[in-house]
Amino acid sequence: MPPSAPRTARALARAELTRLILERASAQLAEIGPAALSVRQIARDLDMASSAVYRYFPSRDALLTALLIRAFDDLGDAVEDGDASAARDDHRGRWRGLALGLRGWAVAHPHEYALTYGSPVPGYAAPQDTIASATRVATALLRLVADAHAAGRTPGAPTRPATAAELASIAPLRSFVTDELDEGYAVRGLMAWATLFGNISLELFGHMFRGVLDYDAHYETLVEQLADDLGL
Amino acid sequence: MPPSAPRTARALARAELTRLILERASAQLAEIGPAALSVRQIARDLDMASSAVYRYFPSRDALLTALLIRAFDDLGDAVEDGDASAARDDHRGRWRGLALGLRGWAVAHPHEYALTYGSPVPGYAAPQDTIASATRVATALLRLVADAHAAGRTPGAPTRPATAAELASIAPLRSFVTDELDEGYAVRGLMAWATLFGNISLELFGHMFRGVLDYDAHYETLVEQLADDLGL
DNA sequence: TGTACATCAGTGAACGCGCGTTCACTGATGTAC
DNA sequence: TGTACATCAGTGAACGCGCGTTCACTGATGTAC
Repeated sequence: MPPSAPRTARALARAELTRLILERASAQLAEIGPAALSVRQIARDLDMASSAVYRYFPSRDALLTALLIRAFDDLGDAVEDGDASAARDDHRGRWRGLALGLRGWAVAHPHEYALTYGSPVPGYAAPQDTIASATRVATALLRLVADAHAAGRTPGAPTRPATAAELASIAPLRSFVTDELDEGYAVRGLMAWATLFGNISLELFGHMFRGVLDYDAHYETLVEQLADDLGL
Repeated sequence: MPPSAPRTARALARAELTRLILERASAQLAEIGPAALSVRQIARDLDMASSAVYRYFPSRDALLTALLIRAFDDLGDAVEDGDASAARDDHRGRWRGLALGLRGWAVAHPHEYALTYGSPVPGYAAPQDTIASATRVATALLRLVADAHAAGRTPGAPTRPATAAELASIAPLRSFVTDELDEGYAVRGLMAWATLFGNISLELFGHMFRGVLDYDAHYETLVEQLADDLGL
């Protein structure tokens, strides 16, 4: 019996109610947004006194933090699964999996996407605990381009040499997953990162309305074009 | 005397108070976000009864709409001014002006940026009146690539032929500013559009923290690289 | 195995607060003659 | 130019609502002997 598994009836009930509270909170997020997330409404949904929720989460902000971490981890899983769906040396396949995993999750969970990659919730500052989960997408992408470079690949689109200012700027990032990530890959990787998120945000937040008709087809185009640019 | 200019004391006072209300609303937007925008607080700030605000804006949503349109128009001005700061046939100069105008405005007005390009405000649906203002950035960019193509330029990075699905998808967009915008420019233009907004959103919403150190330098790199890719 | 005590979940009332919007009314400004 | 009437800005009270959080308390569950 794993030591962390709940044993007593109390522990079981606690785990279950924690789950239910988060589930209702998540549903509320979708209906009324993070700023209007209401402890009292969650309690009402679950037929309990509003004060009872405080046995599970010490404050509304703690609940928001839990939602935020769960969203980042869900997305991290989706992206890492996509990356892992192709052979380790099939860099283009991994890129496709990663990129499609990203948008697939975002489209399936638009409110969680808005919570994580949309405007910050006013008056709420995400605590340190969220960082590890928040960086999983960027890490997967960096690892992929590092692998591609290690396998002898180079960007497929002409890449200009980075300025001294830019080199200093992206230094921490270049040494994050490998000794010193190739300069061209670092720049093109960051561009691809911004392009994917930019496209998804513009799509989900309503800025492509009537300009682009088929969001799936357009994302597909973007992903393939970026794969070319990255030389995958 | 222009017929639309206010003449009477009443009309003058009305214009001035409308301005003051919007100014306070904008300040609140920055402090507490769009979801918490409060008619009563605005009234308190201006030392008037909360009911008086309803003489100027029929509802809280109407106030939000006015803020939204103003933000889109401010941004539209910034981008068009940037575009116009270079000679009409200096496509690279125009691109730089446009791109720097975009980020310059966003960094100077982060909350207006969040309102326009961040997560939608829950329970608020932007009315038709916002569309004309909302599309100015995309229009400026489309016009620029159309001009570049008309001057005989082509994308500087290899561009794959668009699939049939993508061609159908972006058809309305290609015929928006010219007869039929070059296919490669349409795709690369949309990519550049997503890359700029993606980079700005990731920067302003806190996702580059400790990964990229110098946001100015990094944006500069992106802009130049995209100019190359667009063959400007 | 049974008992005594400690822990914990859940309650319901309360505190103190804020919100958007309506409405009948007063008094100032504008306009038509 | 002066008067009568219409328009409009602004008031203050009210309606009906919701919120996060605290606190003393009850009763069930868990644990040590």
